[in-house]
Amino acid sequence: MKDNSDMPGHLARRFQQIAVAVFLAEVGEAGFDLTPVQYAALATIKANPGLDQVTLAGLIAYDRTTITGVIDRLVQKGLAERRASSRDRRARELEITDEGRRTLRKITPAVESAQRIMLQGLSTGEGDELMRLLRKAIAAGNELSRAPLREA
Amino acid sequence: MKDNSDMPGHLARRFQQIAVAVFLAEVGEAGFDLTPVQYAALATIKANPGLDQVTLAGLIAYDRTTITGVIDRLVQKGLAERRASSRDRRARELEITDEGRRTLRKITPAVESAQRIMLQGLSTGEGDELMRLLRKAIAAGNELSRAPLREA
DNA sequence: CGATATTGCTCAGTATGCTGACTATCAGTA
DNA sequence: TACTGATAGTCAGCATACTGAGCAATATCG
Repeated sequence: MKDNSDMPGHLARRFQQIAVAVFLAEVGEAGFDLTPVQYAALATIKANPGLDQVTLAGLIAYDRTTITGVIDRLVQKGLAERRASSRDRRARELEITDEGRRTLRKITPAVESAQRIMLQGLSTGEGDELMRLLRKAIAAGNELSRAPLREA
Repeated sequence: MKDNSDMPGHLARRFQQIAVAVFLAEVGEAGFDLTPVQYAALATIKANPGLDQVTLAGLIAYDRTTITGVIDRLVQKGLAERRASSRDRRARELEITDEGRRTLRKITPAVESAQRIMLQGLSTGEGDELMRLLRKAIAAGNELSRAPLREA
C-alpha cells in the first residue's frame, strides 16, 4: 500500500492544517481573533466595496452556504456591515466598517509573517516554485469543487 | 495589497478543497460513502492492527478529539471495531473488520484515480516536485499544529 | 404579459478540526 | 504506599465546508 506521504490529498490536508495553525498563532499573538477565512473575506470586502455575497464567495472560492456564517461573525464583531441592495432585493451589499479597516491594517504584519512561517522549511526559490505548482494544479481543478473561483 | 494567489495559506486551502471534492466524487462514483479522513484512518488501522487511538492519531496527524468521531463513524458503518485494551484500561484497541478490508480493497482504484485527478494540470515531473516541496514544508512545520505527525 | 427558469440567500443536517475541560487510569517517586 | 504528574479518551462549544432543500425576487422567453 502507498504511504500517506505519497498521496497529494494527504499532503494537501496536512499543509492546510499547518497553515491554519500558523495563521491563528501569529494573528492571536498580535492580539486579534480572526480566522484565515474571516481575514480573506474582510480583505476582499474592503477591496470591492458594496459587493454581494455570491460575488464575494466567487472571489475567494467559498461555498455560498459557508459565507453566510462567516459574514454573520464579521458583522457580529463590528468589522463589516450587511445591507439590503437597492437594485436587487434578493442581494445583500457588504461594506467594511472603520473598525474593520483598522483591524485589517494592524493585522497585516502578522498575516505576512504567517505566510513566511508556513514556508520556513523551503528556500525562497522553492517557496516560489511551490506556489507556482499549487496555482497551476488549482487552476486545472477549479471547476471540480462546489465553490470554484470566479472573476469579478 | 497582496493578491490571494500570493498567499501560500490561501493556496493551501484551495488545493485541499479541490482534493476533498475530487476524492468524494471518485469514491462516490465507485459506490462508496467514505471521506478522505475515514479512508486514511481505516487504511492505517489495517496496517497497524490493535493500535490505540492516540497512536492512530499520531500516524495520520489528526487531533485526538477528532479521531473519536471518525472512529465512531467507522464502527457505525461496520468497517472497524473498538475494543478495550487488556494492558491499559484507558486505551481502546482498534481492528479492521472483514467488511472494512473488503471496502478498502474495492475502493483503492477510486482513491488512486482521485490522486491523479488532483494533479491533472501538472506534468509527472511537476507533480513529483509539488509533492516533494509539500513534504519538505510540512516536515518543517510539523510541530506547529496541535496534531503533529508521530512515528509509530 | 405570464409561465418558467434562474439567481441570491438562508437553513437543517453532517463531517472535519480545533480549544479547553474533565474522568479514569497509569507511572514514577518520595 | 501515598502523592504527583502524565496519559487515553471523551465531551461541550465553536468555526469551517459541504449536500440538499426551500423562499423570495429577478430574468427570460414564448
